[in-house]
Amino acid sequence: MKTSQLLIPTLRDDPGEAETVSHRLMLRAGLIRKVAAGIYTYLPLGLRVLRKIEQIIREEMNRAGAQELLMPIASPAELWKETARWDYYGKELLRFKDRHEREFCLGPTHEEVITDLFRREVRSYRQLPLNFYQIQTKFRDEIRPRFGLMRGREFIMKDAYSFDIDEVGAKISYQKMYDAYTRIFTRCGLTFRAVEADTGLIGGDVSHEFMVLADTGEATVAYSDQGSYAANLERAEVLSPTDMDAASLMPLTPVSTPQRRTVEEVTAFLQITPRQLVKTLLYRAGDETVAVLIRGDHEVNEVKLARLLKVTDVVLADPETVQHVTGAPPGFAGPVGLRHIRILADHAIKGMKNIVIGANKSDTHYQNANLDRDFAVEQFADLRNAQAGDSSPRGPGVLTLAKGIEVGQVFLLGTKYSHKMNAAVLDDQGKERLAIMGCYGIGVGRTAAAAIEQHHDEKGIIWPFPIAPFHVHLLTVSQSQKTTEAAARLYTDLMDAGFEVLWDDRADRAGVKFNDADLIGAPFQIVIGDKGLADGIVEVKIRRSGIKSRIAPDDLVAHLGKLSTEADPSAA
RNA sequence: CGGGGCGUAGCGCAGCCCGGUAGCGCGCCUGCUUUGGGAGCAGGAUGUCGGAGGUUCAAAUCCUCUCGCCCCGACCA
Repeated sequence: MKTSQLLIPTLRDDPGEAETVSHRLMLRAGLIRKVAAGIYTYLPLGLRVLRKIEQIIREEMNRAGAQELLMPIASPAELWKETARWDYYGKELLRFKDRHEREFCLGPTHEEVITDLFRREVRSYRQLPLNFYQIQTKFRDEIRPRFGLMRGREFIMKDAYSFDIDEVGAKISYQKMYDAYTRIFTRCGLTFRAVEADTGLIGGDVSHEFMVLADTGEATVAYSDQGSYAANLERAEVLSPTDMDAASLMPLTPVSTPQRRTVEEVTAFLQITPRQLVKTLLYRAGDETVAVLIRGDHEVNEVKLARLLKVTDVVLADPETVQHVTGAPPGFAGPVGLRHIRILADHAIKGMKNIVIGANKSDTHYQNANLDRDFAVEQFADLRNAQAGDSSPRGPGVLTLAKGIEVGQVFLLGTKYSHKMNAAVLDDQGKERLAIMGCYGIGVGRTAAAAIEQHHDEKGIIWPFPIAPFHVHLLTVSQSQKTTEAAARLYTDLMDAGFEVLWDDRADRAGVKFNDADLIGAPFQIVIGDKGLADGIVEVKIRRSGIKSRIAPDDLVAHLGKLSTEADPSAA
């Protein structure tokens, strides 16, 4: 295509609204424009990238035996009430009424709709396994959309749903999707890692997230430096420590700690390290308030805590509750003499002796508090975030932490939805059996954003070949008839050879074109001008390396064919 | 929802404290020159100063309310 016929509104300045690299570059390179918070128009260039990613997804999903269909964006409340998610999903579910006052929502995901289809249309185990997928616009009314396509409210998602007659089959379906995802993100040119993930509210037993490693990621990944273990920090297990502090017990002593509330303040005041202090945090879990003991240098993992308490979420108690329960303002809570609420503790507390802890009295802590002698713990559990240097919970090595962008997630759902919606088929005994389900999502726009996060420089985007909006950016740096004719010939030849070519045929100066080309990030740039043609050559620049070579126009197609094979081995 | 910040031309911003009828750079349009890393000269167009109300002779500027947006947090299948 010719630049003169495409809307590619590149920006010279960084837009004020964008902070992260991918958001900034998507706006600057003319890929997207914002319509409202978290809602974007995909401009021609941006849409081409999304279509490339979608095509890779289609090929791999089809290869894995999934079949494409398309469900509606609007779905009726009744389906959501069947699974109780109409109430459960909260404000993220955008609801509305039609002219007949019937309730609808915009689909944030499609378990209900697909399960409804399945129960209506599928009768026999002989039809299984089945895997349906779609690539479609989703709407989630996020509390805080951010970073452009990274976390939008309206976004394009590939979602797939598998149905099997038994657990064994479901695991095979799951593994197929896991493998397909690995191929998809590899083909997209991403450096990623599949990590064990929390199943959250969607439920189920097993889940993996596909994380693109990038500093701007919102998630934290913990992985073994030697073994294969990798997990979302929300999920990463921490082994129970085996070592016990051998010190002899010292007498419990109150100590005045005026205005010292935080770990930093108390440890500095008492000249101790955070490892000798135990934080007592009060959490609200449903109707209950619980106390959680955690070592001073550790952080509570609220996902683990919620799972232990069998609630959907926990929230730190407000100061009034703390005052009411402990008799002291926040900053001085402790387990000694704490009545009427459950006291839970992280495993690390078990081995500690002579600890510093709040005294449930304003401006006071205890020194030398000891488990059993001074306070009791109802239950010990893994309640903290893993830290760098912790032993890998499975396999060799110690954990390292890194930031990641979640581009995909796979879930083994079990019968969570088929049970509530009674999606069953007859088995080989003629007996009804609930389908065992799995669900599998990929954020298409987020994948594009993640690719930019991993592939850019100070000049702009450096697209991996398979998802580039164009393979070749043809730049004419002279308006002469000679150059224009030579460019027109190459333009046709390259397209005939199967390349997607963007010809910058604008009358602008060379510098403008070079800068836009670097910004837009096609893998290869071809510069045609009178100077080069006089020498019988055109210039080929590889965007990623910046390496330029002088090639005779007749050799160009073959030369680029070689370069592109190197750039995308999977396409061969 | 809590904290911080911003809404002035298509984009990036100044002006606001101290009220006097709106400006800079880029972009855009016209002409001439120029044309291999964001050209030069000349001329030109573009604003409900986010919105509403108030104070005032006079409001982009002061006051009140409100809407939108960004960042941090909380939240996030």
